Amino acid sequence: MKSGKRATIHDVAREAGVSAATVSKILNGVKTVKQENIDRVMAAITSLDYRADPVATELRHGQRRLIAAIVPELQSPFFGALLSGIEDAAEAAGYKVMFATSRESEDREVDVIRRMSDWRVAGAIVVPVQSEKGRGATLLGDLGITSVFLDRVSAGSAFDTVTADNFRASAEVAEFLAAQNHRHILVHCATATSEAVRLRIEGFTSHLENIDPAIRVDVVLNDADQTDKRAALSKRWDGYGMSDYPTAVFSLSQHSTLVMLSELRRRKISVPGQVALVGFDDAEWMRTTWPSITAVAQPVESMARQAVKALLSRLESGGEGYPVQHLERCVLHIRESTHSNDAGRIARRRLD
Amino acid sequence: MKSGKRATIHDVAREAGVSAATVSKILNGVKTVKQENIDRVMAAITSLDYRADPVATELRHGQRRLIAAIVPELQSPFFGALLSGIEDAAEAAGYKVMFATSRESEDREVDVIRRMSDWRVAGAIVVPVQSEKGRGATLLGDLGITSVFLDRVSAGSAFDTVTADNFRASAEVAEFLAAQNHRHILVHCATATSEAVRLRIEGFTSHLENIDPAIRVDVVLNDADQTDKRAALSKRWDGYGMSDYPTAVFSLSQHSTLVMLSELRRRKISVPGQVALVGFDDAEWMRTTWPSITAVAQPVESMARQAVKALLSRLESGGEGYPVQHLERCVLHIRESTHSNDAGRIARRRLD
DNA sequence: CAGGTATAGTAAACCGATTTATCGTTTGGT
DNA sequence: ACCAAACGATAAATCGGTTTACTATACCTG
Repeated sequence: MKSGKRATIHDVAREAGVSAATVSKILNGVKTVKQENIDRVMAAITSLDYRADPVATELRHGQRRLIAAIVPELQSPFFGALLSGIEDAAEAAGYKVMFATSRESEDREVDVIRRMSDWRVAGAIVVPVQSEKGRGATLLGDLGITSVFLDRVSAGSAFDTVTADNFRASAEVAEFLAAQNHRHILVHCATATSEAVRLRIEGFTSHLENIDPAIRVDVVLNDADQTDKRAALSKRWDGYGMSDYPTAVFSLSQHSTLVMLSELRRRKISVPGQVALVGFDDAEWMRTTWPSITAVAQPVESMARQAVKALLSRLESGGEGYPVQHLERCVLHIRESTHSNDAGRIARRRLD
Repeated sequence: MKSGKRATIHDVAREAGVSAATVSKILNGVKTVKQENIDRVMAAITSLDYRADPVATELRHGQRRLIAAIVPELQSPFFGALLSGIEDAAEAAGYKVMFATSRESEDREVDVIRRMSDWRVAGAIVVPVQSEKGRGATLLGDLGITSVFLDRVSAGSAFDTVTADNFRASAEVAEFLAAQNHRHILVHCATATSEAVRLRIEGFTSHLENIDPAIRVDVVLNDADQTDKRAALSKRWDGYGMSDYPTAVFSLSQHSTLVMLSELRRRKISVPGQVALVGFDDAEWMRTTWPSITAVAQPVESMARQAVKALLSRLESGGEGYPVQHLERCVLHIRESTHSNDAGRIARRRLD
């Protein structure tokens, strides 16, 4: 087995005293083969430790069992988990995943798409740098590559898309905080205002409006070009007098949650004593830190599964049919940062 | 260009009025071709938007420009960054990376190695589930796949390996804490005691011993089977009387740092006021949280680069030569959790 | 000008599989 | 006993490139 070259299908055929075509038929489950030959071929396969070369196989088949997965980066656990989930689901369907990172650059995105296209991938799952309307998407369309867009998508797409249900999840946060009698809530986002962030704000405010229009909501957005993420936030806190402190904070991204926590600790505002905190996008450290942070967890696993499923079903259907927008439901993990002890609740009521 | 089928080298040859062999020569930079033909072929290539199919190319070449990258998981930023770095370096050398996750299972590791071997990859870069002496390593040896092991390795390997210099980094932490006049330091690890963790302890304690044998070091290890990671740690804190509190803590993994922070906050021990904190393994949240955490950053980028470099050079040399163990130097990021203001320093001195 | 050497190009084999077309051998029906 | 259908196996074509071996000119050189 350690002999330099690996056995080919012809070696197996020779060993078993049949033709390569027969071996191929056996491996692909064609039934018109004598049992005796099956046995001899199987014996030859194990004795030579033969395994088919996917490269040769894929060359012969026009359509290849390869899926391209393109993500902006892999430093963040979110995209890593996504890629891992795609691998899992694709593997279950007998596909191999080829990945590439676009490094948040549209130029590079176009580049890697072209390379994936060279490999004649069956389809692509893309977390776009911009959205499913950027240059990458156009190229995928031109190349005729069946694609599904993930996570960073805007409305009214020509492609199948899969995202977390940002709107609904934020509405649930609104519901939860309203039920805890919060009457003044600060919403904060330190990262760029993407479509997802817009939906989170929209879902939160519109649902609160329904519940009780009197609840006050302040929104602080930091633009992308702002160097000090903390500046705008800090200024807002300075603006509050003793009587109109918010009693709850909803931070719209993982990074925002960190910035907010930092600011709260600096100001010695206790969580959850004086302010309840809910973050969008869960992370491991939020479970372990003290207080542990209540957060909306994006359903990474099911997003990945859904993306692969959508891609495969479109591949089967020959790409026909209207594009489908999938929304995967998030889960709100309630932890210590929103534990409303009686003291806190009374204190908050006094402030109203 | 949107026409169903893609152009092949034969289409280009026909369009340019030459043979496929000539086109191939031009693409591979063989010089014995008339300029006129080069021009016509180039024109045909752009007009047909031709790009070579790597699958066909790799089939013909025995050796394939593919590198297998196998990591235990992708949820953690560390392995994600590693994979990303490998992609980068491999791409620069004209190789494509095929990845797989072993999901911390040796069974699966063996499985994905076998699949990578099917693709006849040129070599493999592996972060092993166990170490470079597990079943996966054995299989790679049997299959004759040139391999480099990354991160989780033990001493005296038969393979090339690349790791962070755990020993040296910990010695530097010792140096740093000793210079701050700490005389009693608690070392804590909440995760399984791997070779890396052993080296971190060894590097720390042996260097402290050199500096001043009188400095007291307490080590708390939580075994893997221990369900409540906090129990052993908490018990240790309970054991300290007013007079023998440690003034500094060195936590040996990212998870340990979280557990430790959680415990410190619970006990209302202020950082860095009463206790200085240094963590092994940096994370984004450590920069942003308050206080920001002093931590040892592993050189992910250079580890990835080095792994690819080592693999490629062994591929070129035909696999000959003794295995090389590479140690990549870590960086200590000094942040607020070890800011020794005068008050703190005086308080600590009194405790001695 | 014969003979040797570059130069430029192509036909055909090849990589390792799958698939098609074909062929010999049974089997079955009448 | 004859012909058709079914069965089982294989040679050869194919996928899209690369490489080898060979040919035909053009270019020197003595």
